Amino acid sequence: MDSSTPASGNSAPTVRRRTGGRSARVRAQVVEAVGALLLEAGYDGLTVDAVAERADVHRTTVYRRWRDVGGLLADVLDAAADDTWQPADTGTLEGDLTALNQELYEALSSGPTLTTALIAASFRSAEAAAALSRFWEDRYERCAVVVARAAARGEVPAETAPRALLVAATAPLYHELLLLRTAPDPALPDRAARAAAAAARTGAFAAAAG
Amino acid sequence: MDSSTPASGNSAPTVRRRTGGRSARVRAQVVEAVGALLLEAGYDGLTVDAVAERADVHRTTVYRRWRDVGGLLADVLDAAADDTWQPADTGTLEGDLTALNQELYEALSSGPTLTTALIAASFRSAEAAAALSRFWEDRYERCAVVVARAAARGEVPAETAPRALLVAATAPLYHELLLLRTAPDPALPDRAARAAAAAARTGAFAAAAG
Amino acid sequence: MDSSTPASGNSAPTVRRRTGGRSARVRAQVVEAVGALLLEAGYDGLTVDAVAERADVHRTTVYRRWRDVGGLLADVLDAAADDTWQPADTGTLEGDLTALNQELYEALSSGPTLTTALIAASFRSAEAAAALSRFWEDRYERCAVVVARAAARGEVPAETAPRALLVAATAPLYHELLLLRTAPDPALPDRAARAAAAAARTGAFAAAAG
Amino acid sequence: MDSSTPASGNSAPTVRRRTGGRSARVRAQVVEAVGALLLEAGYDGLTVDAVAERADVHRTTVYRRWRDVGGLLADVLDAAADDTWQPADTGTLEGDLTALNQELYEALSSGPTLTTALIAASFRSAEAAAALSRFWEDRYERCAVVVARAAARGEVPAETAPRALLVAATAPLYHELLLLRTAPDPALPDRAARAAAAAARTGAFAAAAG
DNA sequence: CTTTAAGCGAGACGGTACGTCCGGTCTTATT
DNA sequence: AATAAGACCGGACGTACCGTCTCGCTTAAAG
Repeated sequence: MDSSTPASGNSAPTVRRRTGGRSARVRAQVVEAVGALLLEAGYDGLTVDAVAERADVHRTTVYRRWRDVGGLLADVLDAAADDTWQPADTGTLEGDLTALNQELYEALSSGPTLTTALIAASFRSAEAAAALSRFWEDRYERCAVVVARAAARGEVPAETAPRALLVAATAPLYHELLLLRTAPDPALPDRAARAAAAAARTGAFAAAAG
Repeated sequence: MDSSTPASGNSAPTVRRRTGGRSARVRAQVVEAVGALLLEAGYDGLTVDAVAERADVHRTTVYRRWRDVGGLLADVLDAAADDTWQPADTGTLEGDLTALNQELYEALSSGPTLTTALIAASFRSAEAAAALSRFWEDRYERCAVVVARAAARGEVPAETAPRALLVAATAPLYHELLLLRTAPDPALPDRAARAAAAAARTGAFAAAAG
Repeated sequence: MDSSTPASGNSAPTVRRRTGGRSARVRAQVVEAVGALLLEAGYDGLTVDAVAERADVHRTTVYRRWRDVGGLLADVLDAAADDTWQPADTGTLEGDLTALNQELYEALSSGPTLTTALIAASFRSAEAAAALSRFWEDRYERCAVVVARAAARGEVPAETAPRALLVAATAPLYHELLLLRTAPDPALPDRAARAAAAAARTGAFAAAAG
Repeated sequence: MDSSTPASGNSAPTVRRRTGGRSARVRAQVVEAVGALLLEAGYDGLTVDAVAERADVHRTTVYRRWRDVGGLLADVLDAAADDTWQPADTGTLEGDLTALNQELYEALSSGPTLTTALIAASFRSAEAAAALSRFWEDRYERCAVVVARAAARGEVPAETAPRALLVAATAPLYHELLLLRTAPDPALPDRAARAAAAAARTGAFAAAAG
């Protein structure tokens, strides 16, 4: 559920573009530099100058292709979405949600995360914010299968809204770790998953009800 | 539950400070300017220069007293915490939580919020982040009474952990509106409150359970 | 012998510099502004800000190219050295020295001089001091011909050290007008020239004698 | 002939001043601090703040009593003039002048001098410039006796102008060491003295002649 | 296998904001 | 009532980035 998996990416071509050789190499270097800088110095360290220097590419080249830092982030995020991540299948709703939360917990509580930096960025660049939303929505869609399986097993009502349930399960983690910045609590992933599952079983997320 | 209520403020005095006349006026002007700028231009518009100009105070004065933007925000937040806010008492747990969420929903969904700006700031200034954490913890503590009342009424187990329940109720709102940036959904406050209350009734937040 | 004659300039190019169009215009404007400001406001009025504004060039551009006020002065001085000044040939040593001193007297006694400002600057910027020294040494070298001519005429011993003689002739003017700041005395140039010439005739500046 | 001898001083009193106890101590501390700072950090290091801190006196106290840095320097210089310095008597004009120059040479060529700092200051503060002029004129007057003795001995015409001769002897040192900043040349004091004496013997400084 | 133009390297510039230092003035609190 | 201490205003400094522009030079792709 984290966003640290880079991939190929896709920027809409308008006129005939050059894709081979130098251009491709430049893009790869820049994308790599952005990721590295975000990890090392956070969003504030992600200056165009620093990216250019690290990528061994000229400043103006970055401006030409990505316009600004938001563009860089959007490119990196879209690249990160290009993977084959799938939620685990543990056999129970609570187990699935707990596994999800565990993964998320590790991504968020391990020091200065790429994810943290991206969220920080999303508050300052509309482009980055949109890319991050796209990324998360994609993840939630992939997780819908968890709810479908639970419904199939009869754990929750068939009308249960997957997104609402998933948000209820994961939101407390983001809230505690990113916003409230409380000390990491290893029991948190499980507790949040359990509470969401319990609510789901009572039909609190049944579509008719919300 | 939002942070738009300024008040008198309290920054720990180390040596004997001047409190009368000019100094007090300067501080009031600056605090006011910070709030106004955050609302108008967001965190990125909150430059020391802009604050100084708006407060009709010299740049160096701001640097001398508040050091940087983080210091300004911390001061403003501590001032904002100095109010008498209390959660409403509707007679039921679900009602109380819904009222809470409704208030929060309005604060978060009305365009570029002061709260949004503060959160953005918290990702860039450790000082601001700490102040924001303090502010929220204070709010959660004030809300603990909601859970106590529910326990007294027998709605939830006596061992129910107030903070975990409150976070479960409110976190989805922060998540949807601030991070996922989905379109505001008026049903959201109620749904989140209802789900949290349902989970609480099953004992999902009982201390023994985590 | 004064330093008010600007010219084309020559700063050692390390890498290939841009000489055409904008860059050249910027340099010309800045050099002009420095001269004008020195005359109008003296060294203390020569702030980078003022230069930039007057030259209609941005502050940062000045810092980029000239680093600081010392760099500006060095550039201006090196430019000023790029002229074709030559000492007059009056037919006698005393006449030549007097002509020299007269020129110097006028440069030094006419109100707040560029020269005065440059000397003031030389006490604060090593770079400016070095440039000023270069400028003066260049002038003394050009004046050596005066002594050579006198020696050829048999007025002074052939071994007469040109520099020592020239310094003896001109130093009193600098001393009185710049350091002692006595009221300008029109007889001064002639008197100093005459005394130096007299000493030279006695062989006081013969190299063998030190 | 240098200005490194501090003493009691005298700044023109306007209204009745306090002279006892604290005020006197404050003045002594400040004057001492000014001298020390000039030596250590030159004129540019002579900030009111630094003086105040070093003298262990409050900033505003310095402003009250000395107005600005120029005032401080004037006070220090006037204090320095309050000594009993007298030129040596070697028996010959050339010897006296050489002794004078030797003393001056040492004061000027020993690294960053107090004298150097004072001259630098004189280019930036009218008050300091006036005080420095006063100081030097006082010194030249005390040296007039050297010329008188030479005249009495018949070495030079009786009408020889003392000041012109003395300036001719000393000016080259100031010029070389302060303005041209050439490498110190131990032969310089003697050479300048000898040349001036030679010129004087030819009557070049006789009053009738200029 | 040439063209040819897209893309890159390079240097400079205007501009905003930063955080600091210092000069001077004003005002509060102390004695 | 005087003065010491603190706080303020204002100017300048030097720096870091941002985003733009104008040149040439490379080089990938089209003919």
